[in-house]
Amino acid sequence: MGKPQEQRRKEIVQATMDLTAELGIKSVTTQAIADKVGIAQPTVFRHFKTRDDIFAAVIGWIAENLSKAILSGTNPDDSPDEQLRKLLKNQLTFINKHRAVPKILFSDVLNLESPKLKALLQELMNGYIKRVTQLLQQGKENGLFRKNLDTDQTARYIAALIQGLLVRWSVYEFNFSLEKEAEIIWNFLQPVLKEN
Amino acid sequence: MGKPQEQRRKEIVQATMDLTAELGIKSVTTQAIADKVGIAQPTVFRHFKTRDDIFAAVIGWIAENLSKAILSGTNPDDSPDEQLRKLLKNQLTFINKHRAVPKILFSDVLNLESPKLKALLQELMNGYIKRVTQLLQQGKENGLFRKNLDTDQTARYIAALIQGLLVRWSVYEFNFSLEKEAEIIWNFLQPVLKEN
DNA sequence: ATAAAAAGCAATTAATTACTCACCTTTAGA
DNA sequence: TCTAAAGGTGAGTAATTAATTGCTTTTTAT
Repeated sequence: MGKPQEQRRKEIVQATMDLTAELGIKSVTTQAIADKVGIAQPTVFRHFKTRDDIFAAVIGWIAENLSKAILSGTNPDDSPDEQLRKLLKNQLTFINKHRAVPKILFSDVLNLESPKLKALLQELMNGYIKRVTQLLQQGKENGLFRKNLDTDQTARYIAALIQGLLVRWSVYEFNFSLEKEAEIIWNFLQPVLKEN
Repeated sequence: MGKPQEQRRKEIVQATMDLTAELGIKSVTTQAIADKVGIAQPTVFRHFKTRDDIFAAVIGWIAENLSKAILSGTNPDDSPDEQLRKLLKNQLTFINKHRAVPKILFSDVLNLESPKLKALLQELMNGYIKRVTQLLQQGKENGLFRKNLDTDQTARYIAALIQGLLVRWSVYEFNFSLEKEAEIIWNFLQPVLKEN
């Protein structure tokens, strides 16, 4: 029943994400992945050299699709604060559909076990913070945000806030809607961003 | 060289925390703990029935000492916002000295592996949020904070913010000072809390 | 059509690791 | 002082699991 390489790789990546959301990274064994895909355990290693490589592919998938999602429906002509609002909204909507994301992104297991994966994760995180900083900077220049806003600092805190939110969401087994939370966070941030 | 029960238990808990800070939970094997304490691996099981029990004791230690630290030097006569400022400061100062804390508190490994440990962690977290909510409520009643402040929501976001900060601190290998950060976070929160 | 490459598998391996067992040594209390 | 419990150990065990091996089947390109 040999399927072509690309197809199987995608299936394995998807199965890994599903299992991670359900069980947490630690329980995602190569056997469990194989079972989910419907192949034998050694077959997994025909498509990925090591287990780490599977997770690297998962992180790659997340990086690609998360940035697509964040950009979708945004318009460079929108005001920076509208763009930032949409970024948060899109980000949380995407993650709401992919419960594995927080478990992968904020896993100390992956972070500590493999320098390669750690680097991938930090790159993704840095890109995110850079984009938020950019929007804050633009908003500042447009006079939308307060003149004395520390854009770097604020971007890091926004990232931290969302990260904390996601960890809670994942620890409490996804029992609240992330999409609703986007609006609430946005309101929470208003007094930080805007002069009055 | 038999030492009395209580002494050894403390040594084991301490060794576990040290190793967790250095290597992450996953690498803290009973063998590693034994080596650090200077005893044989089976001896660990004379003092704790299972590995999970060791981590339960660690969480107990953290819960006890973290709440002590948070309360230390606070005065019920201080204004609620001064008390809240000190709470954040004390909390971050304590954690700055105990690098294992974020790794333990926000570990999905512990959270998912053992319902018992998960319950302990959530209890600790709920107590923290409750205390912050209380202070926000008092500040609101005193007219220090804005009348329309959602104390529950804000307390959860403060917790999330700090959690995100701690995860970053731990992922970036403790390369910035948490104590300084307390002041910065406090300033960041001002516009959220206060009317103007 | 056919040979080579890719995909598949059953069986096994090698490493790790929490935990047990049988026995010895130290400590504390009657 | 003597004994029983507590603390300690070396040598296992059993379970888990990533990765390998040797072989078969399927797919693909010529």
